[in-house]
Amino acid sequence: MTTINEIPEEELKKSREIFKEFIIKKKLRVTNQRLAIFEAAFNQVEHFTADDLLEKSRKIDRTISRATVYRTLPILTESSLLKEIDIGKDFKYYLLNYNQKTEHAQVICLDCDKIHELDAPFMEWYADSIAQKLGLIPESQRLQVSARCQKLSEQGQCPNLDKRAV
Amino acid sequence: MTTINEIPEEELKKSREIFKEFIIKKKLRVTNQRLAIFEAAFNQVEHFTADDLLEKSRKIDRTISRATVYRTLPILTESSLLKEIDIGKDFKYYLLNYNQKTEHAQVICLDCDKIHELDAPFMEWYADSIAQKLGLIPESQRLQVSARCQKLSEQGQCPNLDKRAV
DNA sequence: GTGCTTGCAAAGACTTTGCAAACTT
DNA sequence: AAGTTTGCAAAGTCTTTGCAAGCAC
Repeated sequence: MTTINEIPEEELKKSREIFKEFIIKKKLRVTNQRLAIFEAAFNQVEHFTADDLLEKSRKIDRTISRATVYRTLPILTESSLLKEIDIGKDFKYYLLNYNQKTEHAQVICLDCDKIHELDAPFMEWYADSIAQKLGLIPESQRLQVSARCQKLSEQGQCPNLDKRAV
Repeated sequence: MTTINEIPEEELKKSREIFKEFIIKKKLRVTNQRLAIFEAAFNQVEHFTADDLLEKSRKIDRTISRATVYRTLPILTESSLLKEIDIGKDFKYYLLNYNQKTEHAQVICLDCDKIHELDAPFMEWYADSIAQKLGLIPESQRLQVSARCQKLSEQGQCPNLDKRAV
C-alpha cells in the first residue's frame, strides 16, 4: 500500500500553467501572492482549510494576508484546480483536483479527519432514477460517509494519525 | 399526487408527549417558550431554518428570543423529533422526523429550495464495501443530490414554488 | 426556596468587503 | 499611466455564551 505525499512534478507544472492561463483568460493579473498561494496549495496532497493555506502561503511570502487567500480560493476552484468540500463543519475543506477525476464520494474518518475521495459510479444511476420519480434534473451528487478507524478501535492507534508529520 | 401540508393530529400529540417526556427525563423544565417553539416547529411539514422557527414561535409567544430558539433546537434534535441537515449553506435546515424513518438521501431542488427526503437502501451496502477497502467502520452516510426542476425549465414554472403559501 | 431558563447584548468563528497604497501590464 | 490587487481593519452572518432577573418544580 503506497501513499503519495507529493504531487508528481509534471502534474505540478501542468497545474501551474492551467492556473496562470486561467488568470490571464479572465483578464486578471498574475501576482506574486497568487503564485505563492498556488504553490502552498500544491505543496502536498492532503486536504486543507483556508487557514491552513494562509499559514502555508506565509512560509513562501510572509506578507500574504488572509483576505488575499480568501480572494484567491475562488480562482482556484473555478479553474477546477481545487475542489471545495463542506462536511458540515463551519469551515470548508479544499482538495487538490489535479487528476480532474469526478469522484462523487467522500469518506471522512472522524478519528483522524482524513478525507478519502472515492469513485461511486452507481450514483449516476441513482440520480437518474430520482429524475424520473421527482421530475427533477440532477445537477450534482455527493455521497458523504462518516466513519471510524477500525485499527484505532482495535489497537488503540490510527495509522493515518501516525503518518502525519506536523 | 397528494401533498401533505400538516402533520396528522395523532402524530402531533405523540410527538408533543415525546418532547415533554424527553425534557423531564433530562431533568430540564417544561417552559412555555419550549412548548411554543415545539408548536411552531410542528405547525407544518416543510423544512425550516432557525430564523424561520424564531419567527413562527413569536407568533405564538411574542417574547421568545433568538437565544432560546437556538437553545431549544438541540433538545428537539436529541429527542429525534427534528433532523438537522446541512446542505452546504452557512445555516442549517431542520426537518420534522415524526415518522422516525432513517432516510439517508436528500434531493435539493436548486430552483425552489425544496428538500426531498428519500430512502436509499443501497447506501448501507456501499458503506459496508467501503469498510473493507479502507479499514474503516461506517457510522453514518448521507447522499445529497442537487437538482433543477424539470417543469421550470420546460414550462417556465416550478410546481413547488406555486404551492408555497408564504 | 432552589436552581434551571430566559432575554439581552456581547462575543465567537469564519468569511467578505471598503479603502488607500502598491503593483501588474 | 491605467486599472487591478493588496493588506488592514471593519463589517457580516449564523450561532453561542455570560449575566442578572424570572420562572418551574
